[in-house]
Amino acid sequence: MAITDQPLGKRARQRAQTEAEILRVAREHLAIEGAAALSLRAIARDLGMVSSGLYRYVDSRDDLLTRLIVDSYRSLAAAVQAAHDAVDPTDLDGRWVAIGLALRRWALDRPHDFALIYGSPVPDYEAPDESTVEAGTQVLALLLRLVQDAADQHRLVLLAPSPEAARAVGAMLDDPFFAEVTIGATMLARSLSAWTLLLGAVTSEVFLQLGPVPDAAALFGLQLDVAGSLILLPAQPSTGLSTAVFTA
Amino acid sequence: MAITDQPLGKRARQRAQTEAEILRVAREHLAIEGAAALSLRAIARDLGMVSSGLYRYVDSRDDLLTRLIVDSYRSLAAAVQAAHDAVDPTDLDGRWVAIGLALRRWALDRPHDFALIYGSPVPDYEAPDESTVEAGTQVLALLLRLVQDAADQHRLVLLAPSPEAARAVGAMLDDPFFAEVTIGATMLARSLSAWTLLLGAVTSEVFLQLGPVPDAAALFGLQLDVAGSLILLPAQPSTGLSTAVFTA
DNA sequence: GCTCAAGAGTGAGCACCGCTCTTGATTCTT
DNA sequence: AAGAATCAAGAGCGGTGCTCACTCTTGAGC
Repeated sequence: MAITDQPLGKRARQRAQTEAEILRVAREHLAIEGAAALSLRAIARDLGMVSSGLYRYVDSRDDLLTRLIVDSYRSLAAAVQAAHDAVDPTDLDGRWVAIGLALRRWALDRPHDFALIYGSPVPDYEAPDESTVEAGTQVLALLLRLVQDAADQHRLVLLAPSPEAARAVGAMLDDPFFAEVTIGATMLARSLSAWTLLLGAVTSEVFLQLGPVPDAAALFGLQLDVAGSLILLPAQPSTGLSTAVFTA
Repeated sequence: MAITDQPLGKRARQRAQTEAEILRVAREHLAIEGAAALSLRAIARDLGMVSSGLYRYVDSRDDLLTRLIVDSYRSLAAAVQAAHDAVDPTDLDGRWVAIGLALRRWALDRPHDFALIYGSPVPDYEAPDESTVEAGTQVLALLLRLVQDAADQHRLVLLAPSPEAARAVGAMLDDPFFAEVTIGATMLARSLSAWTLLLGAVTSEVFLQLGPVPDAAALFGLQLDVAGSLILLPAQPSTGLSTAVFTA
């Protein structure tokens, strides 16, 4: 059993440095052209070596992407954690807002990294604005109409999730992942929804295909509010959306 | 001014048929291997022609993807519309549920098409389960902790979105897209949040990287409920989440 | 009916890609 | 000093999108 962190030999040090440089250049390319265009040959060119040499350090293109993804996850987690920790722990609203804003900021600053993590499909393709958004907003329009009907019938308050659904999620709490969580099933459910809503809001801003959004930042702030409303009681009485609805 | 839908000549008919076949084969490949692996050469091979011949019908690979996307949008809109229309128009909850379930069903049946529309980034890469999900769930864990803190302080009810945010969204209503919408800014805001939450719930189920989810369907049902609660008043008194929270 | 331009399909070729394998040089270990 | 491990290079395979010159066919206008 050797002492593992011996003074590294020349070889090992060189290797570590090359490995780091590969990741650095890869990240550069990623930031500029996106993951779809990430090419091992191009990276090798930038490093002044031949493409086959890269395979001493990287198993495959997918392997390289994996490392970049893990890296991005860490970067995101760190950024959000830092923003969160900078807030007075008793200021719950402030903490929620800090998390949301940090996530958004991080995503907007590195859309490709965000896409690497939370996106999924086609290379770096961007949908043209003509017929696609028209068809894409159709369901939204349908939803708006439904809402309008609801408004006509004065049925605009909060519906409680069905007991069945809440019960089903209770089973999730048995998972080891939630071992230390002591909140109940209902609050877990609301937390997941808040997380989904937050992530969805950021995603839609990063890959805007939501329709006409004149003020994306304001819209995000609103989504952040709504998402926060799923898990936080207001510190002081408010005249915002939920209150207005409940007094109607 | 020629009558445009003259009896098509043999040539035009042949062309239309070839065009349709290209799309058909492309859709097949897309369903099997995903958008990243979609290759014009492979499509040409399947069609028994040489790859360069495809360029008589398609400007480029991206052009083909565009057509597939538009197609997918239409297919999705049609499926959802159909499910929605099959419900009694006065049953608002039923309509909301129908929309949500139809969207989910469509997405789960054609994950690649869904990804084509609502996804974004890296080819068809799938993140390994080791360190990535650990880092990926870190923010969620942070959120859960915040919620726990909130529970400790008995602050678990709905926060109203800030008046500023609601006001900002009011500006959106000036956009031509919302010309026929007569609902107010606050309800529009809630509608958008509901839409975001619905889409996020489907996305997370299709590209599951959410952590341990023993019963995805139940979780979706819950998200659907929460999202619906943003826009619908319950038809009858309920003992679900929101109610429980408000009586606490 | 003939002509002739437009359309459809071919095949070669360019520049790129991921990835493998052999070969020779360098370094580390024993 | 000898042997083992590592590294970089180069050639090469099969694949990609896309272009271009080239035939052959077809159909519309005179």
